[in-house]
Amino acid sequence: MAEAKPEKKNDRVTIREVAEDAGVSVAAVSKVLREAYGVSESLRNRVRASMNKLNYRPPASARGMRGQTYTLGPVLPDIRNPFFADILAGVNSALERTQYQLMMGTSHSQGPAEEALVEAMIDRQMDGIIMIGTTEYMDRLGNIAKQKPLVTIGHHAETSQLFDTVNNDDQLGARLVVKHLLANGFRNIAMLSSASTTSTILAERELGYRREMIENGVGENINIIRAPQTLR
Amino acid sequence: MAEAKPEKKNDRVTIREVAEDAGVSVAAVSKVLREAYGVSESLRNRVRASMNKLNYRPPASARGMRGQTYTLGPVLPDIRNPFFADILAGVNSALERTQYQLMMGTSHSQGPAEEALVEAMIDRQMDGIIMIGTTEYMDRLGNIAKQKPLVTIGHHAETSQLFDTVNNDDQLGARLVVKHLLANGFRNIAMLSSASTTSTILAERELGYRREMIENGVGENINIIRAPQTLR
DNA sequence: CTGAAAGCGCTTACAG
DNA sequence: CTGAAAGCGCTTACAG
Repeated sequence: MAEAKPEKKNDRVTIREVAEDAGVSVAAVSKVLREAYGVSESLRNRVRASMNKLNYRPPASARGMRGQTYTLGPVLPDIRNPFFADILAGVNSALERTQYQLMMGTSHSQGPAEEALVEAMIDRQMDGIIMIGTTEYMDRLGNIAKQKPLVTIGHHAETSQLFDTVNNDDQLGARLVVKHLLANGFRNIAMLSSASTTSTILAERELGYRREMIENGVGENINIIRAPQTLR
Repeated sequence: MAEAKPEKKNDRVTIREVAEDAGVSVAAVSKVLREAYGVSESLRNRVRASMNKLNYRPPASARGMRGQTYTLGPVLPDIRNPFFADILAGVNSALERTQYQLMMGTSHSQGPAEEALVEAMIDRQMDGIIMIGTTEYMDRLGNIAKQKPLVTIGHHAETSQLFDTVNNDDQLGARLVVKHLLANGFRNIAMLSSASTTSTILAERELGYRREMIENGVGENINIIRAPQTLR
């Protein structure tokens, strides 16, 4: 199936053409693209001008082969939950001025299993996975984190009465997601918790989290954030 | 930022290792992977056995460089709309036994603009774009279709009273989406319509659709599907 | 600060 | 039916 029928050679502009236009090397263009250090401002400006002029846009698959895809993958168990939409909005706003984009997957109902979805994202070289309201066990999460930067949000579903509160947590969480993934995002799992001190359940969860992290050799990355629970 | 800190070489199994294990060429493995013709059953079996044994999974970015990424990108204006969730479920079920996965984007609220999202998907070598409830104009849609196989669902939002009916349309639509994209999916746009004959609005839309398709040189791909409107 | 060359892991003609 | 080799468009050491 899928016999290619290229009625029109879709010749995208390549980095090489940009390099020629700007009169620099391909490596130089790559550096500007990655906002890497060690590039003079004049070179950078010249390259950027050529990029705009030629309307250059880098293909993620070529970049992904050796570098990053600039794609983050949120996986949601249920797309309809307004709680999740709020989280995504938060993440999106934090991503606004970056090259990153969210390409999300949902494992609800007839969709793929959560595990299959995560694998698909790993196969697609996502730079990071964001699991929202996951029901996976800690050992499985640890396993994922070994392959890709992972952040969990709202780990273990809260009861529906808590949605408002959880939303508050996740405005903060969204920031953290991005901070972690963009900055030194390898093998870190942050766990969002709440400031509620009456909950022994939370204590248990955190304990389990710590243990698993340590057992998975990423104990130094343990990071539990406690957000205050405001009513409303 | 994002200095790589590869605490553990993430050495995925490559096609080359599979080839060695199976005692065949790399090209042969690639053929099995793509389910291409011209491969003996014995070779195929041997390769599949090695794939399982080594737990091989092909990286989308490597495949995407010359071939496909096996990823379809649904674009939603509003993630909370239950109507959209149903559509996605339908598409997912049609995709079940394939290598394809959905990685969706939402342009709602603080998210990226619909246009930016589509560009991001094109940049990420999605094999096809599925625009659900889009508000883009026809010329813009034609422009997208020139770059990637495109299917629109629920073009021009229906009023909310029609959700049930529209859902019915889209169970069918989901099938069509897949059929189009997988089969000969280049530069096709199918438009889903309804069997309602009292609506002059529909007639107008279809007319506009036809015209735009023709003006964009893809008139031979015009495809309007009329699904019966059942109550319930 | 800048560039030439190798390499990422596939797919794609092209031979055989 | 099977395989060797080139090539996709970037990024990454390595020189200069």
